[in-house]
Amino acid sequence: MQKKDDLRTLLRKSGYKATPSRIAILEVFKKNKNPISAQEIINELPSDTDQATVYRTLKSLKGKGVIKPIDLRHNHAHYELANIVEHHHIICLGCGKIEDVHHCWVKEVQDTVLHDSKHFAEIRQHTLEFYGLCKSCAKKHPDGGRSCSTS
Amino acid sequence: MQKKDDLRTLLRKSGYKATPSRIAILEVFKKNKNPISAQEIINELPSDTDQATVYRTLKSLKGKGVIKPIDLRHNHAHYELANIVEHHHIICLGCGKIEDVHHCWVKEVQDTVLHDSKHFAEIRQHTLEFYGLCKSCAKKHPDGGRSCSTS
DNA sequence: ATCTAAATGCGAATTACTTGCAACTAATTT
DNA sequence: AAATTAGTTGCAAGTAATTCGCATTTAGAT
Repeated sequence: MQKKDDLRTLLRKSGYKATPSRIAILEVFKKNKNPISAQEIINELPSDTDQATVYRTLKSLKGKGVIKPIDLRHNHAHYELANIVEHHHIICLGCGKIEDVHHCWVKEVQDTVLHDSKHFAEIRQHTLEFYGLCKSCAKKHPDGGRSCSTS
Repeated sequence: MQKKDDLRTLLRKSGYKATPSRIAILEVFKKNKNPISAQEIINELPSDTDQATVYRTLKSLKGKGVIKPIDLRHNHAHYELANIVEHHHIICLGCGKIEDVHHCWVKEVQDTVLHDSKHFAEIRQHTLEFYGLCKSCAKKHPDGGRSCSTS
């Protein structure tokens, strides 16, 4: 129950009502360490939650910065919780495998970027992702087209 | 004609036939300095090119690394030429304004990232984008929801 | 000039996501 | 604790972006 109450608090602090669907969606995020898609969330939910609710919830959580989109180079959006330790990913262009990159260098350059900018007042977010081939795909198809399965 | 021949060469070197549609698509990329969407390309083309051709061409140019996707946080894909000077972007969460970030720090850390990785053999690409508020949007809506127009 | 794999155009299909609206419910007010 | 109300949901239909199947065409090799 402790956890559920934390989520309730997180939701209220972000200006939302703490409804069962939203708590369930956040629980799915807590459970999955990799970025997940709307469909993956829908599949893991107790099946009485409508997809429109999931999409609406994702959109508004994104708007408030509770979750952030991660571009896995698939054809649909993936998200992960924003309030976890700043990190990035390496994503395999062959099979979609994801590995975390634990260090974040971006903070160190963000101020420079902002000051060098002519038109910007503020930087709120950033993405840094690496794309390559995992060891197993590097053997299979050394030229790296995407041919393994991806979700 | 020089330019067109360069594009022909680029296409053939990448393993494609140099068809008029593909040359036209690459010319649109050369003309636009910001990342562009499939629809923007379709609008700028002489109107006899089918959208399926544009989408297919984008997909295969992306596969070969001739163009790369840039996530502008809109609801559809944007691309830019990959073989230009390495750079990144700051994107306004309010109005979608894009400014180039001319220095790239990523090369300096890429080797470290690869060596720290357990499962990866190779890094081929990366994305680094900053999201924030431009000076004009920072005045209009200091809490930064997206409400200006975006394309 | 001929040949063939690759590319195109067309329409239909699919995927990912959104919207309108009536019913419902969390949290505030009394 | 009941009443209130603004935010939220489910459903079904809708839209935007992208893809597919297939007959036809074309670039570039022979």
